[in-house]
Amino acid sequence: MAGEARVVTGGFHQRVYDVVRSVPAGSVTTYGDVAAALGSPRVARHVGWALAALRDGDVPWHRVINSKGRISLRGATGRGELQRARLEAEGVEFSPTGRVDLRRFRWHFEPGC
DNA sequence: GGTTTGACCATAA
DNA sequence: CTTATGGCCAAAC
Repeated sequence: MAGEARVVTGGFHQRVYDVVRSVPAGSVTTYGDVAAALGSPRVARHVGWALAALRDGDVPWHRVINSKGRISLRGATGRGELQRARLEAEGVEFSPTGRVDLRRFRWHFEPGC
């Protein structure tokens, strides 16, 4: 193959970053979606964990929220406010309850790419 | 190599 | 709306 085969076990986090990086500004996604994009919809917890290990980089972790369109961020509400500020700066609208309209801003990963 | 944990998800009350 | 519980699986200890 022409070097596109990335079946790397143990580099689970690395794949998470790659998927999140493919999310354009103005769109959001959920942990479950990212996990499903990786091939396992049950690893949603690890997606959050991978993002938790992030600090500063090219990974737009703020575009990843939970299924209810809400920001969870256990124990780190400070980043939650940062996340919302960044999303609003990118054009994502929040509901009066502080939730994002996933019906419009949810990003769809492209299959076979 | 077993135990603990965790930025989740779904369901129930 | 919130709180609690089970499940699921990889990384960290």
